[in-house]
Amino acid sequence: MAQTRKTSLQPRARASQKAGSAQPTLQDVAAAAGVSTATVSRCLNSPEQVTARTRERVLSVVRELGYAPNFGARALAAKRTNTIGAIIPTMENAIFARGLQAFQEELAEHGLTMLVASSSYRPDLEEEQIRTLLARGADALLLIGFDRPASVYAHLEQRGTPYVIAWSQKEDPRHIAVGFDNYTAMRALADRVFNHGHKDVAIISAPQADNDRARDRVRAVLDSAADRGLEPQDIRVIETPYSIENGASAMDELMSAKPRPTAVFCGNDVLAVGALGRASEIGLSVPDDVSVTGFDDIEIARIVRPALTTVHVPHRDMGRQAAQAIAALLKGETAAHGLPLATTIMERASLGPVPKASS
Amino acid sequence: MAQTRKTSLQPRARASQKAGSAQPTLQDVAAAAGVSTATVSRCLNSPEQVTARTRERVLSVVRELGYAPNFGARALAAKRTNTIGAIIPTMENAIFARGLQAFQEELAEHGLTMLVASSSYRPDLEEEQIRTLLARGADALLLIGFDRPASVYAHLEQRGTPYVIAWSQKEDPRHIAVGFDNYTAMRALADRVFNHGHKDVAIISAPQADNDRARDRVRAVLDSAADRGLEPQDIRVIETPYSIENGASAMDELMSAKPRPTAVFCGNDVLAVGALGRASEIGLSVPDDVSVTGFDDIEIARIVRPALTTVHVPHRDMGRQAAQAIAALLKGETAAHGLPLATTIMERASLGPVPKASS
DNA sequence: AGAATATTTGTAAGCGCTTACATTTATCTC
DNA sequence: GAGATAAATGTAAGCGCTTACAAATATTCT
Repeated sequence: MAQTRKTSLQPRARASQKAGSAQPTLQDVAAAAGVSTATVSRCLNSPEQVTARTRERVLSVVRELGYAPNFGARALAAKRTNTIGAIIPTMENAIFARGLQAFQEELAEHGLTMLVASSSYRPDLEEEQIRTLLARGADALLLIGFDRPASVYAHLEQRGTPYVIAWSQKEDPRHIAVGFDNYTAMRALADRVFNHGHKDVAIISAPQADNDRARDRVRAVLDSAADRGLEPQDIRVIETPYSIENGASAMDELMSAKPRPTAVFCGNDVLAVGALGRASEIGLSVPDDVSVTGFDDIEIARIVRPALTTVHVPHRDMGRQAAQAIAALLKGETAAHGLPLATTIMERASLGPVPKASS
Repeated sequence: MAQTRKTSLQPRARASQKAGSAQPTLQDVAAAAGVSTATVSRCLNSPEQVTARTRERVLSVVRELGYAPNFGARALAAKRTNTIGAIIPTMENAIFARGLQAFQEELAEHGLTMLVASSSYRPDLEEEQIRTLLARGADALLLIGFDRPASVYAHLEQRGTPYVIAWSQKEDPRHIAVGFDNYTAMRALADRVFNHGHKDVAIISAPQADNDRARDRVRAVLDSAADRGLEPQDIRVIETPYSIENGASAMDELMSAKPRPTAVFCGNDVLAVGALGRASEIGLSVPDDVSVTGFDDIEIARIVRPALTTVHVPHRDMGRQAAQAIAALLKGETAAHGLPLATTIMERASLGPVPKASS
């Protein structure tokens, strides 16, 4: 508190010519504190290398001048930005929001900042976003899912940029991933549905190209069906981008087929909510006429009526662990390939037995 | 295509010592193209200043080497980052997602990149995020709502950092804002509700402190009531952070009061959806026993049953216009204070007349 | 054609910070 | 307490880019 008031206002005018409006620089702080810029820098970046006495003096000047390091200069000199880029397929719904929030919170614990970009589920846009984030100096990246051109991985490899894949997990030693096994998760749900006796089922999936999560989920349903002696090729699969509206349209299409499926698997909760809504709009009761399932267990799944049977994904855990993996990678530790996270089936009202009147 | 292959691989090794892994620099490009770094820089930043011939040669080398400018260096030298910081209260639900997406898209049109941060509706966190974004070199900011400490505005002013306020609009010449008038919007909805004959109403609002949008919305309801000779002080206002769960709890509380309100205004759709769900859980029918309204018209409002009566906010327009305003500001144009955007009432099934059996 | 002007390109000085290395100062060791 | 060792601080060289300004080249005018 009782600081050297007099010196506190001089340095700014000295080093920066542009009158009062310019930000104070390291120089200014150094001059005001009577030390070298190196010492100030050390106070900020590795305080343990500086005597408590000088450190306190310097830091008080820092506060007094309202000094904040210039990001660009720091990045340039240190070749490090403490920034992690995250590229998610979409920000328009809640699918990734919760996980990302946790990711960010955990990054903050490690002194890292998150930069988000969204790819709109388009591989070309994702590649562009990766470039953008790297150009902005991202030290590492969070990517969703495995599917992307080999050239992208090669580029990352060649630059030596660490990355972590989330929302998916499989036996691929080439990448480090934090996620769950989409196949296993969906398989558990499919088994549950078939146990209810359903024989005519259909799938509303996101486009499977470039999306390993979507593919795994579809495959799980087909495999489960095959195991029960059903013909997988009889199962109708509609591919459509994730949106409530698209879920509704797909449902329309499915419900006008005959025999009408008695259960519809949706690639995620957003599609499922659309399907659910449309079913009621066209006078079908869920689950009395048709069962519907989702994937992700976002908030809305509990809210819709009937509540949605879905696969619960531990979003927050996933985000947090992804951040930890990145922090470890950045420290040079060879982050071990973790185990897949566990998902659980949330059986709610939208899943029921096969309708009696069914063909 | 038929480029000078031989020179293309040398420069990298020349200027950057760290073997092959380092990124090519402007130097490398300049050397390979046989021009000065200034010319390369101009090709990238103001191509019209360079002959078509040299420009093409340089750009082809850029492509060949896979050169990408270093963000830090550029920021440092140009004192400009082409980065806009956006601080939104939350990423956990869809309220801001759509507007932000449009904001980003429009920024991209102007060659600007968006950096998001979220404040969790906490003023202290917002202030911190502002600092962080500015330290990262944000050239301008997007802020939500007017309410924040004067010191924050002073700081922005003093730094000369342009900012635009969104999601709110009022007669305040000190700030430039792109948004709608929350009071007017909610007033229209309230008038509509009272026209249905409701006399006992209640409000579930976000905490009003530090949130001018929430305050305006509450005030609109109270004023509308007063205009009809109702006693505003009889109107119960529950304040609780925006979340489905909180909306549900608040509804519990309101529904156990007597006389029970016949209509509940919610500060946004998220609270309303919670309220709606809880109503049905405790055996009340909406709108036969109680009407419920929301605000924002996010996707979920159309999906829930009964569908939610709410105020439609032109999120995408708002995001787009905010981006345009910022681009204008950055060009030095004195972006005119635009007119407030129009909102519309979406009357859906959740609003009905006063129940007959009502007290 | 030659001077005057406009256009294109080059030169080089930083932008604000980090960090290897050199120097100074404090702390041990016997 | 002298010499050796460890800790704290200072010196200064960049990091990769932009941009005044200078120099070179092309264009126009009389």
